[in-house]
Amino acid sequence: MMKKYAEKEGVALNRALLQVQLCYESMGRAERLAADYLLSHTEDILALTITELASLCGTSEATLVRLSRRLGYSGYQELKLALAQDAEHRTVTPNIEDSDSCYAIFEKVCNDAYLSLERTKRMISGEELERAAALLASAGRIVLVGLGSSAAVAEEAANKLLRAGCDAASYSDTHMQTIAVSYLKEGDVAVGVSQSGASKDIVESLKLARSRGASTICITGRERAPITRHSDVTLLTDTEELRHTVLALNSHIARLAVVDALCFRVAYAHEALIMASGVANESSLKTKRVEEEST
Amino acid sequence: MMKKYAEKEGVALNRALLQVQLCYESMGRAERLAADYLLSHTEDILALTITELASLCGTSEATLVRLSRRLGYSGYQELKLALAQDAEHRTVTPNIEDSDSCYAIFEKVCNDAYLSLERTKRMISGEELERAAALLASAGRIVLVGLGSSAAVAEEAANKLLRAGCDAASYSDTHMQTIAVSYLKEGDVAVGVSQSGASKDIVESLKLARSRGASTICITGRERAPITRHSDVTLLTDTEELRHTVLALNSHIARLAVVDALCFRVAYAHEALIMASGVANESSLKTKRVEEEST
DNA sequence: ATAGAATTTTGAAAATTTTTTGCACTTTTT
DNA sequence: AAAAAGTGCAAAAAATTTTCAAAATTCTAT
Repeated sequence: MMKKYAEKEGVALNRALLQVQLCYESMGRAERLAADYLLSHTEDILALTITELASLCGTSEATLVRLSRRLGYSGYQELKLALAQDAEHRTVTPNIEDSDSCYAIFEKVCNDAYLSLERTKRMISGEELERAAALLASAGRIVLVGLGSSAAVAEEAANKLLRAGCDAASYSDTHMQTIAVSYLKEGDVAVGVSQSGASKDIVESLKLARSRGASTICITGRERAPITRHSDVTLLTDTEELRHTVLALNSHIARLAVVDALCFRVAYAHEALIMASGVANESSLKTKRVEEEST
Repeated sequence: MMKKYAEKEGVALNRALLQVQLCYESMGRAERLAADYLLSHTEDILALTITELASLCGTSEATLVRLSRRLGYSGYQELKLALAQDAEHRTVTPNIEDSDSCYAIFEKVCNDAYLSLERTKRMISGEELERAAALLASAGRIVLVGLGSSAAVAEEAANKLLRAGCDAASYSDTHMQTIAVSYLKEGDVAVGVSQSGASKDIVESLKLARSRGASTICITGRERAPITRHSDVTLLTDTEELRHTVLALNSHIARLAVVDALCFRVAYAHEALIMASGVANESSLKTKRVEEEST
């Protein structure tokens, strides 16, 4: 009896190959051999039996079965089927090179974003998310702090929480941060965003907020980062560690997605308010727009 | 011939299924049984072994193999693979509901992000991207303007362009925007971010920038939006129109990805600078961090 | 029409191929 | 050095294909 093949939900992108990339780190020597072959000869595999493939990539059948399992399929057959189903057989995320066209880079950035989101999907804890949402939904005042690109996340979050009916504000100036959090009190929430989880000012802000009786939430990419010690809730997102050096990019997107999810939840909790004011907000924003035909 | 093969007058967008219909006339009783099943339960077959399918349509394995051959495949395996390849990739975007867990919402947000990115990938123009990158790479000063969540995109872009060695700054305050763009001159670039493409202040800023001789780039979700009339380059991203109303979310992510791609390109153009200063930036940022073990 | 030969189609079971599992061995991690 | 994880061989299981005799169909000659 063949088990049901993995259900594909959502998007048409090659789940299987994506999965290969995601799991690559946790593979051993032989499995990587196979994974490499998979990535570079995706098309060919459909025509190969497990035995043929095994000898082609210099490994054993057993390893291929195990690889298939690791990728989330019940066996080699199912993996093959999954590969066949993904119409586009493009390989995921080759590195960005300076000879790439802007569009090619864009495609790679997108792929990277997928990976980052998938990875975050795995590492983030459902319970922590829920707790964070609960705290935010019942919070009095919410102060969000972050620096650099984390400031952008904090800002975005504040923006959305505001729309969700919260009393939220973000600060990217360290002095303002200190001032803002020092006025927090019990029932309020401070949210610290820091990729490294070790930015002095952000850590200090949460510490201070906590000492005032406020609850604290951190969004970070490092599991046992200093910031977690001052946080009631830790939201762990994808790390950038091994990614393209100078322009740290995609974990940012993952963090935004986390923020989105939280804000949705909070918005639902405040549903009544949204209906009343949120929609009004939208229409009042419209008056800020120029007429289509003018100018 | 009384037996008609297809009740679903629909289509055979599927090579294999088309073949089934073409061959139907020349089949015998048992094969037709199988063919009927194929046509009506196409999706299911992927999960079935030949034995299971045989018993499901009340025929023998041998018949199925013969059917496969008749359709032009080497055997049942190959038929299944062919069916998988042609299978329709239904892309379901489940709506977010207020009963969803936070994690479930997160998953949906991710799926939505994928869709948004894929859509953007299709609508954005490679040439425009390239031109935008060229303008930015050779720009003197770069001013980015946006409001609301578009401000976040502008900010993020400024952030990255800075790291890529550009003289870039973003403004989210409309007065500051006016001031900033009015000092631009030939060789400078103004970037306007506006989802609707119709925010008065943003449109005005680009218009002003242009009148000073600067080049203008817009990032927007509407093809013939007012803002495009004042832009030398238009970067079109996914629209939010038909998405979850109040919390506008994912086109934001698409725009960030576009920005990422641009910045990469610019960074490569400035490669020498990055090597010298960019990496130094990273290490100088590290001094802002707390020691791992402390506090 | 109709018996019966010829042909085609069919399915049970055997043969084969492919996939999976069990287990001893090797490598890596702690 | 012990524990854990990964690997490949070979046996077992499963799935597919082939074989072949029986059943159904078609054809032909009464």
